[in-house]
Amino acid sequence: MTIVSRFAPSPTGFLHIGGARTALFSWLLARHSGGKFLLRIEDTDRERSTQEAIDAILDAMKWLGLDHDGEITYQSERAERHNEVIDQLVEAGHAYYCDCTKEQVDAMREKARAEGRKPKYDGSCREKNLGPGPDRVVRLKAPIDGATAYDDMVKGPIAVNNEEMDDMILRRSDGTPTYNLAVVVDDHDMGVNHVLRGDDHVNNTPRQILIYKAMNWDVPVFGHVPMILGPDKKKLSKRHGALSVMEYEKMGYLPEAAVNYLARLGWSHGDQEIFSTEEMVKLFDTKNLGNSPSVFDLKKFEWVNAHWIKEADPERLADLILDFLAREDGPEAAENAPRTKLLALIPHLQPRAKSIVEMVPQSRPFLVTADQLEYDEKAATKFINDEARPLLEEIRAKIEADSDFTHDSLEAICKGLVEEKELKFKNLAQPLRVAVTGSTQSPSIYDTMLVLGKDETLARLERAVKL
RNA sequence: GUCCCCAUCGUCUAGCCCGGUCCAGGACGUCGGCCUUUCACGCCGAUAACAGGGGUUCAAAUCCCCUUGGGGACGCCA
Repeated sequence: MTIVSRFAPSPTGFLHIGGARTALFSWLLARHSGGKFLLRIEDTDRERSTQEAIDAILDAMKWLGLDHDGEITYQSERAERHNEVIDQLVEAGHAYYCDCTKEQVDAMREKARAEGRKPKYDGSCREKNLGPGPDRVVRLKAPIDGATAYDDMVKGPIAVNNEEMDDMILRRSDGTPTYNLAVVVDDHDMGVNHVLRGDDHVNNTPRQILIYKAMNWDVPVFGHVPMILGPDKKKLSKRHGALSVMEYEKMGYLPEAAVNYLARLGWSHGDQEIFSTEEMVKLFDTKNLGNSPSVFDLKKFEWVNAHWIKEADPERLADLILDFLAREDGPEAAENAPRTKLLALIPHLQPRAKSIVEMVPQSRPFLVTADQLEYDEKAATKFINDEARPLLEEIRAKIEADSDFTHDSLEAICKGLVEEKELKFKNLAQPLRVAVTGSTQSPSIYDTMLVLGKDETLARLERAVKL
């Protein structure tokens, strides 16, 4: 059987980390088996659904690389088909009209609860054989006894006694289909045979199975992934720090890192921590999905991100750094930045960066000219002092005279000077570092000068001694 | 209240299905050390968990029951 899975977000906000992970697992499930991954937008709640939210979700999925097959299904466009199915159900005797008022139903629920039972509609209209009419809803004629069971891909066997479930409404009194009905019809029509979704739908599953059975349709395989918790162990929500996945892009995370980290949150493959997306596709198996909720740990996410930054192609990192630079310093800063120099620098930055945003201040000194360089005040006062100035002047002269300007020649110059003056290396290296970068932190001093180039290094030394 | 789900280091998890190889393994974090021209990286080491109680068994993290704790659901929302 070809696996067909889907992701079905309702467009009422951005795609947050929890939704992204559900989408990822569904995508992985399909891609692993060479099946199809479909996308359906559940926009039947006209009040809350927005085009902006749809775009935001699509953008986030694109960023993560979760491509879907075929056209996007919009649930709101399918009301006619939903109603057609409801009519079939009524005709077949699996559903019936009900004219109980909301107040009456509330009273029934109240009563049931008072008696210590699960609140539910009592089925008054089940056998009334009512026809369509104003203010009437259509309810499913659910089995009264027996149980509805299924084997959850992540939780294992789950069974619910049918008496726990009430005759749920399929069509509202205003003629619109309800969620549970719409989901079943859409999944069936789309050919979806594997449904992987959030934990909060476990209770809906037996109800939906009842609809499949009433229609005599094949029941898909279901799986419910546990939710993601905040550091306080509370469910991640907008109020509780659930950020849009795109916020992580803004914080300088790489999509492959996000995918890697998200996958490890609830899924495992032995002791392995680092997975490329291709590797995950190859190894993914719902058997290894965890069944307890997990806490989102930004520290570990950072570590994963640091790993993928080390692996990333410098050309791509250069583009990203320039994007961030443009955002922070304005477009002209990025346009004027010497890309070649940045490319030479990036391999030295990769081992020391946890995010792209961190790489921006580390790059900046290399992207401006000597006269634009900003010196960190503390660093300058501490290291560019009366002792350092003559040293820097001497170094400047030696570098000027050095026609090679290589790692080896620079090392020879510095080591020679250290020996000659009987200095500790850092008493030379730190002033030099501050002089050429404006900061106490940079890659190796030789690499730093090499990336800057001879002219720029000399210009900065000249400027530094006058500080 | 009723039903459903969950429970291994601070965190993510392996192990649990098919009991012994687990006085519980890996990773993040934290702490210490090494490396070192700064910041990092890297390397080495340490820290720390089977929620509790009963069974079953020669033997239980693993199987069964109960308790506790957490979460979810109970809508003419999705």
